[in-house]
Amino acid sequence: MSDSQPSSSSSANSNLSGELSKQYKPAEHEQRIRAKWDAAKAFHADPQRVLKGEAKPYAIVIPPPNVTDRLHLGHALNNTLQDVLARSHRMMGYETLWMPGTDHAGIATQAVVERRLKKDENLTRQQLGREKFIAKVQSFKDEYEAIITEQLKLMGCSCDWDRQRFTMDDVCARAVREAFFRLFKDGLIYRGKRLVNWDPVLQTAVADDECYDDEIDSFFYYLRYPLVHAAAPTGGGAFQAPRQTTPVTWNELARRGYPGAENHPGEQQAWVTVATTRPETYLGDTAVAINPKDPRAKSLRGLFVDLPLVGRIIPILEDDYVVLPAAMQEDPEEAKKDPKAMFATGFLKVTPAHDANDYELGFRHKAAVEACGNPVLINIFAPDGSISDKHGWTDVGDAHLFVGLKREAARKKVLEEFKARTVGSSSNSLLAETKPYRHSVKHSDRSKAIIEPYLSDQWYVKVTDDRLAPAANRALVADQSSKQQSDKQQGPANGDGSLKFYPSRYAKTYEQWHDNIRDWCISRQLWWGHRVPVWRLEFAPDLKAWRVLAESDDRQRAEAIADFRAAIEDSIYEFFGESNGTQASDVCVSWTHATTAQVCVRTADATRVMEAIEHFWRANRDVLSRGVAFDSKHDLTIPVAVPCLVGCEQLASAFAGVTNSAISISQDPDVLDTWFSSALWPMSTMGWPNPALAGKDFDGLLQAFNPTTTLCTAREIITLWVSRMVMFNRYLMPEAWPPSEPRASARADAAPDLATGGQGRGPLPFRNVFIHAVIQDGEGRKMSKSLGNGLDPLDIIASHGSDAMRFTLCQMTTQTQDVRMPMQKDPATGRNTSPKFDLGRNFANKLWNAARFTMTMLGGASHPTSDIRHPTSLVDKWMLSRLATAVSEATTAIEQFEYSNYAQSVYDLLWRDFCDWYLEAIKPTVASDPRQQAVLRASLDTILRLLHPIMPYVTEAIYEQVRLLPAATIDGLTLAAPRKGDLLCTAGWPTASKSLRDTAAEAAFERTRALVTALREARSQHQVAPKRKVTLHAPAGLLKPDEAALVQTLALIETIDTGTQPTGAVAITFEGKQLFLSNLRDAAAATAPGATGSVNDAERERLTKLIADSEKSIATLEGRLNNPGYAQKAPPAMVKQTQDQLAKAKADRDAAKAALAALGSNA
RNA sequence: GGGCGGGUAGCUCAGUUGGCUAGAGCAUUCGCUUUACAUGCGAAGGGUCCCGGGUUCGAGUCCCGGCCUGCCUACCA
Repeated sequence: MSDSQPSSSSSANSNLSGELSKQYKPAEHEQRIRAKWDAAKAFHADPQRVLKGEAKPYAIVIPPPNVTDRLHLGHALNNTLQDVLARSHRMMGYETLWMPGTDHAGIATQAVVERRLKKDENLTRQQLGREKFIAKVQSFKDEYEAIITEQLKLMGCSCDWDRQRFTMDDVCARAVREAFFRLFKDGLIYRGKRLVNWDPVLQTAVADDECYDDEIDSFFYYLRYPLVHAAAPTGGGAFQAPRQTTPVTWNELARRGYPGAENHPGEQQAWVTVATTRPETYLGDTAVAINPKDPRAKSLRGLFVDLPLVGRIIPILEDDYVVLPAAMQEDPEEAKKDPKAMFATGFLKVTPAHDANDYELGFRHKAAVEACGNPVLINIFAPDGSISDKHGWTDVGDAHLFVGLKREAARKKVLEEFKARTVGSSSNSLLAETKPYRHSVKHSDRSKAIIEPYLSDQWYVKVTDDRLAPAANRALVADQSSKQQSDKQQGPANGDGSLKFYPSRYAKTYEQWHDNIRDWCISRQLWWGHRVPVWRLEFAPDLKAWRVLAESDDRQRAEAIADFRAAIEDSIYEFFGESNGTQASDVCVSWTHATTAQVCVRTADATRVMEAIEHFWRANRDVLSRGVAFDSKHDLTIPVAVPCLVGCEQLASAFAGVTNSAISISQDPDVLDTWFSSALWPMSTMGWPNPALAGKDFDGLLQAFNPTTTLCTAREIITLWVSRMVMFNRYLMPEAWPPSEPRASARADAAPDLATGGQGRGPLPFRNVFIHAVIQDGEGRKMSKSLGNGLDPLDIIASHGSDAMRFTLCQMTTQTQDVRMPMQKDPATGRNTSPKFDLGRNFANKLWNAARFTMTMLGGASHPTSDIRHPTSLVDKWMLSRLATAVSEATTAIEQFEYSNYAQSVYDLLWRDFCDWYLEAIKPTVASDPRQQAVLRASLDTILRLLHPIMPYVTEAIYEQVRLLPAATIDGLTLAAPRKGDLLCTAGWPTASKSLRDTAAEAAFERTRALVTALREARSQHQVAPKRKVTLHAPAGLLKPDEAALVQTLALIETIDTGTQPTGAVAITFEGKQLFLSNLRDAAAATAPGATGSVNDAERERLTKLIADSEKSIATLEGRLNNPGYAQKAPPAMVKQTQDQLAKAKADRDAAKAALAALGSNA
């Protein structure tokens, strides 16, 4: 024990054997115990022990809690389960690392701090500025990181606290930059313009999980689009916008075979009707689509639509994405179930810039759309959601009256205008019809605004690449994978087929996610997070010179561009080659346009990049001033003359005077999705990519502990986090991992080893994934702040103790997917609690008192020292046998992540076996039996060890005293001494050999227990005074001496009489025999008037019921035995068992009948 | 729409390859301040295992269909 610690006996307020505290009071022990663990560094993992081969590794990384808020009960569950694994494996002798830390939680934290800022200082983050705002978030993070850490410690989590990390600390940031660089260099990160969920109020992109669906009452609007002929494309190859149009008439459609055309006035202009819920987006339509199976499709080929007011000519596309109207479908009745088919007209307006499906559809028919002279994408909205002609919409035409209107106003105006206009005759309004329609619409969590699908530039990871998502699928163990483990060209890779989910059904979730995965958008328009480590260079040379070159021929242009790029790249690489410690290979340049380069630098900070750019500019001054050629098709989209210096004021001044006309440089303003850094967690926390730079505590960590053993998390995290960790670990870690020669080579080669990889063939971040339940309230609702039904772990700890909370949580962790936790307000404190935790509190108290009793038995003068080879008494043999079984059950349950079975097994061992039977049985004998004392001590010691991972505090507190008791060796039971500071948490997990299993003793004890139960029942039935000792009349030889002794003790039997049956005794049935109890009450009471009458009535009733039950059993069992198939097909043992059961049932019935008869004669 | 759970005592839940005469905790009833523990001890009552078919000597358990309920994930002109 550490010198700084007071001795246990003097420090405990209520020691076990003393007169104090009949109840376990957690608050008197938890803090003291925790201090001892800390002082002994009991949870500090030593990677060298693993690398030297002294111990096997066991590692868990914590799912880093968000610094947004304090931990809730779900966290308590998650971390308790991890702690059970960590503590049990530490006791089993594994060198155990549980890596703690927290997550910066980008948008969530930023939103919380923004709200706080608004409330406290009435400022927006823009008013405060990026630097100052980030400082605010940083201090908020510090506050909550401290709270969370404290909460985890109070829960008893045995994390390696010296190694705590944060996803944005320097070590983790280095990992993020390295990972981004590698993926960027390998072409797996790209920037692209895509539709994102746009929040027009906050004006940022938001992720799917930051949105919610809500049903709204809306309408389907039916819009008529006039049909026209357009001039055929002219020239060879290059398409031209059709300028001249003529109306298409119904007559013509009828000639073309359009069904129903004859029902319209033949000479009038024809139309098609589209159905939409968002009429205002028609301004961005670039096509109308029809299903090729639609009977009208053929007759419309080659015709166009003239978009009202805008005057845009757009094609009619054929695509089977379009839903046929119900009436046209093969099975109209079936189709009626599909609301889309019910509302559809068969014509779909295609607005690729404002609808994800239209986006896909539009690009499938890119050529046809562009043939009309329109781009596929026409964006009609400004970022604030108003109609705008400044963000990609040019052919406004007569539609200028909509410009400037917000979405809702624009919709109203569009409908008014369509209603007022007609096609063909004056009776055909462009707004054909309006039908009410209720549907769900995506809303932003943060602003509650309706999400606008909006085009914007974002960064993506190409996770569909074989080295990422498919590699993640290959990680699944064969029996959880639906795919053939086909031979890869290079053979199976490290990590293939070793990822296992518990429960196994979640492997399916995992696999299907990867099968349907889409590229991962990793950029967020936020300030709190890892900033995208890419600097954008935009060149704006003298436009006159460029124009001249633009007119030169293709080959010259290509050469000029290549020369220009080469000059710039050489210059950049040269600079980094010269700079200390950085190589040319640490820089990656990619070009998005002829005039725009993206520079990603592996390790450098912003200052270093700026130096590089300056260097580059000087070296290329002449090239830039001369100008370069560029592709005339693309230059229109480049904002060439607008230098962008966001966030780079330092650089702006450095380039003052030249940048305006020549070059702009800026770091990308976006930050990375939080999951990007979380995905690196099992690597970054251990010092990847460069443990040496991270610090000396990181020496050997990665080699020893990555791959980790187990990840514990909730199911919604499978896609968000588990998948991404697997992809990144496999992609970024070397395939040959861990290095084969542990010690010597590991150190020297660490850096080069870690720089390899990139094939998706690397090791897994963990081998097992345990998915636990989600905790709901008593009504099955999610716990949430707004409902006020949440439970704070610290409130539970205050009311019930940490151990009680942990036990209850483990006990309810079965394979189910959610668990209910009825919540109550504690009237005393006003805090939320749950009666469920009484179970754990009572159990901790039971253990405390069992230990107290044991101490009074063993703490006295008597000191058993002799070793026990073979215990002799029945009850001791039974107890050891039960211990052996329980050790085996508990160990297996832990290995299989069966927490409930584990908890239940130890619960039954302590309460049902040890307390109810063993302690009661040994009370008369233990004081004088040193061997029994040894068994008692060993039993308690074993129970403490088995229970420690679930209830660390109370077991450690008891162990402080138990360990001081002299112990004797018991053959077959191994209880290894603690490794650190005499602490139970470092003591050995109990092992019990099979030799301790004693089926004969168990059977004898069971038989005895059955008799005791029967006797107690009879006593209760006959209202025998609880403390009264009575006489049992039983045949000689029914019970062996030690069995008889147990019965006497446990059923309060004065003597066992083997003589004649007494008159007036009470009969009981045991194994089909009649036994009798007499001397049930004092003679005076027995003869008192009415003393036995009611008792006899009750007994009669009981016996009658017993007979009825027996008859029922007999009928069932005889029915079974009389079934001809049964005897033939059932296993013989089963038949024998049934026969025995039948015999017993008959004996019971007969005995009960006899007893009833005897009672009758006495009455 | 697709996927995955759950439905067993008043409540919360176990029930692992079919062998069950279905269990636990809480709650209820009765009796106990028994000298480790009233956060306790002893005893008792309480079930159409959602419904309907099927396989089997035998189904809470396996198969098919249905009902109710929850979660995830798409989609929503």
